[in-house]
Amino acid sequence: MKIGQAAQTTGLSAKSIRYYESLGLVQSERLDNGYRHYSPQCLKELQLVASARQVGFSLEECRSLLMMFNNQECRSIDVKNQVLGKVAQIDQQVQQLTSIRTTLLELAERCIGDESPQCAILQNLTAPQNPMRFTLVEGEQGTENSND
Amino acid sequence: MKIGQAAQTTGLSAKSIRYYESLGLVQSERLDNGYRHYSPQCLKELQLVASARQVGFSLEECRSLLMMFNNQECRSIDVKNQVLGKVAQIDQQVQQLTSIRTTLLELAERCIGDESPQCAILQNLTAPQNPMRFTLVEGEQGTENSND
DNA sequence: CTTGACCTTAACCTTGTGGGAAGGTTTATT
DNA sequence: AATAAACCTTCCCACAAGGTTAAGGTCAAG
Repeated sequence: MKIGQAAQTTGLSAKSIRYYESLGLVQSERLDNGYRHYSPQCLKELQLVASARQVGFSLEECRSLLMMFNNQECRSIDVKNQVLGKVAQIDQQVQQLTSIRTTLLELAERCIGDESPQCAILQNLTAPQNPMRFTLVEGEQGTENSND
Repeated sequence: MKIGQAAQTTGLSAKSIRYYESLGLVQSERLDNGYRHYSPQCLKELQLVASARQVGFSLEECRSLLMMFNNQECRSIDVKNQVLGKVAQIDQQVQQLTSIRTTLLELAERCIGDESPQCAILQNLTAPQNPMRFTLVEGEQGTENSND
């Protein structure tokens, strides 16, 4: 199967498939004319990446899934743990978004919302003090003093 | 105030501040030696961007907020609407994440999770049929037949 | 023989930020 | 005065995860 068909079958774009190959995720054989050729096994690998991407796995996580898929000694508990780890990660994201949402609603509540230019939201956002304390779950935003 | 101080005050990095300026978000005056100088007003603008970023606004959305902040004829209802729009956007994200989470848990449930290499998760993810139907909120993935 | 569909590589665009090079300024210490 | 440290400047590269376009090779049909 050539790349166009593989793309259509998996729902990926041909460009993405080539990109995955350049990252060493899913190899392909080559025909005499240089075209990529995908065996049923490789197609499964592509499908794995496609499905995993849809449920939020990064390409590096897909790499891990692919290794487990291709490893005969793989334990299903490991796969399950990776999935549950992703669930935990999603929970964190949801928590963070929910916290931000609360902050935004608090901001909006303080704003009268009429024709006047006086806006409590802007006043809050431009105030150096009180910098929107919503719980930071992970230290991703925490680069506060890189130049101390 | 020079950029280092401005960075420390706002919690932004000097790099980011320069980047914002290159995008035309927050201008700066220059001292004789070429160093950037920030007036209290400009500092407020930087603070606005910093706070808005923390609650999930993109830089383009920050641009919009800055314009409202600097426009005397700005109506607070517009600011409020922008904030509420962001809330709606977050709601969508949460909904999508929740849907993915459900899918992942369903996958995990089907997996025994022991030492055996037989894994229902991998079987599900590599199956071309049944491609993880979770509701797509927006049509962002819909580039299926670019080579028809 | 040419058109059109398919394939190839390569390069640049995105978003927002970090890292670092190479060099100019200022300040503080020797 | 000299020198080192701490600033500042611009410019380029990198990341994820591809999208888009360019320039060209291959193949089948008309």
